Amino acid sequence: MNSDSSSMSSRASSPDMDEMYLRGHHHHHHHDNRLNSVSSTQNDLLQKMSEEVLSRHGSKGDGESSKYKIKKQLSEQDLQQLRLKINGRERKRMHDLNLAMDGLREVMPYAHGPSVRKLSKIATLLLARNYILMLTSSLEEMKRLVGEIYGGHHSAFHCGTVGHPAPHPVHPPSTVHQVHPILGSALSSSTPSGLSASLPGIGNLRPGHSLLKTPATPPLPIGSGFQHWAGLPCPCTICQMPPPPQLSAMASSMNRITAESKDLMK
DNA sequence: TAGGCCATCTGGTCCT
DNA sequence: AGGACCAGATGGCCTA
Repeated sequence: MNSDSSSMSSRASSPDMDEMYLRGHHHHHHHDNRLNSVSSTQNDLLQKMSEEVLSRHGSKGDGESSKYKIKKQLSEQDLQQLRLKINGRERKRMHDLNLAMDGLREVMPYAHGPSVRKLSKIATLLLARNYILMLTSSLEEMKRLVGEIYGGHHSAFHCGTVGHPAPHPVHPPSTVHQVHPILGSALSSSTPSGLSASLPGIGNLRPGHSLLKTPATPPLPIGSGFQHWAGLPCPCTICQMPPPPQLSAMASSMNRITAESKDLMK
C-alpha cells in the first residue's frame, strides 16, 4: 500500500473545499463576484450574500420589493447550494481519479515509501505505459527463448501459462511453450508493429529515464493460454524445472529497471 | 523567485 | 433534469 494513498490528505493546500469555498477562498473573479469578500463561516457567507442581494435590488422597507428580495435571496441560496453540490461531485470525481492513480502507482516498478515522493500524475502514466510495453516485449522475448530451448522436443502437455498464479512464483508469469496448440498463433505473431511511431513525446519530461523512452522491442499482442489450477502444482515439465539462465537474466534486468525508476522521484 | 505540480471551481457539452 | 466528463483558470505549496 502506498503510504500516501490520498492525494488530498497529503497536501496542506487541500482542506475541505466546501468550507474553503464558503470562507471566500474561491478565486474566479472573471464571472462571479458574489463571493469576493471574505467571511469565516457559512452563516457569514449567507449573510453577506443576503446583504449583497438586498443591496443589488433596491431600497429597504418597501413591502412589495421585500417580497421580491426574499424570493430572490432564496433563489441565490438555492443557486449557491446547487453550486456546492456540483463542486462536491466534481471533487469526489477527482478524488476517485486520484485513488485510481494511487492504485496504479502501487503496481509500478519504483520505490514506494513514506520517505519517497510520489510519482507525478504524468510520470505515472508515462511510466505505466512503458512498463506495459516493456512487459509485453519481455513476454515475447521469453516466448522466444522458451521456444529456442524446448522447441521441437517438448511435445508433452503443458499448461501454457499466461497468468501464472502464486504456487509457482519462481517462474516468470508468462512462461509458454512454443509447441502448445493454443499458443501457436500467439507465438508466431512476432512481426514488428512500428509502434514507436505512436509514442510521441515519450521522454520529453524526464529524458534519460529508460521507462519513459520508447522500448526497443515493439509490443505485440499477448496470446492466450491455459491458467494453472489454483493451489495445485503444475504437472508440466516446464514448471518442474528451474528457470533457464536466460530467464534469470531477464529477471535481473527487471530489477535494474526498478532501480532506474527511482530517477523519477527526483 | 520561477517553474512544476496540484486541488479546486466553473461553465460547457454529452449522455441517460 | 441531473450527472459525468472535460478543459480553462486560478492560487497554494514545494523545490531548485
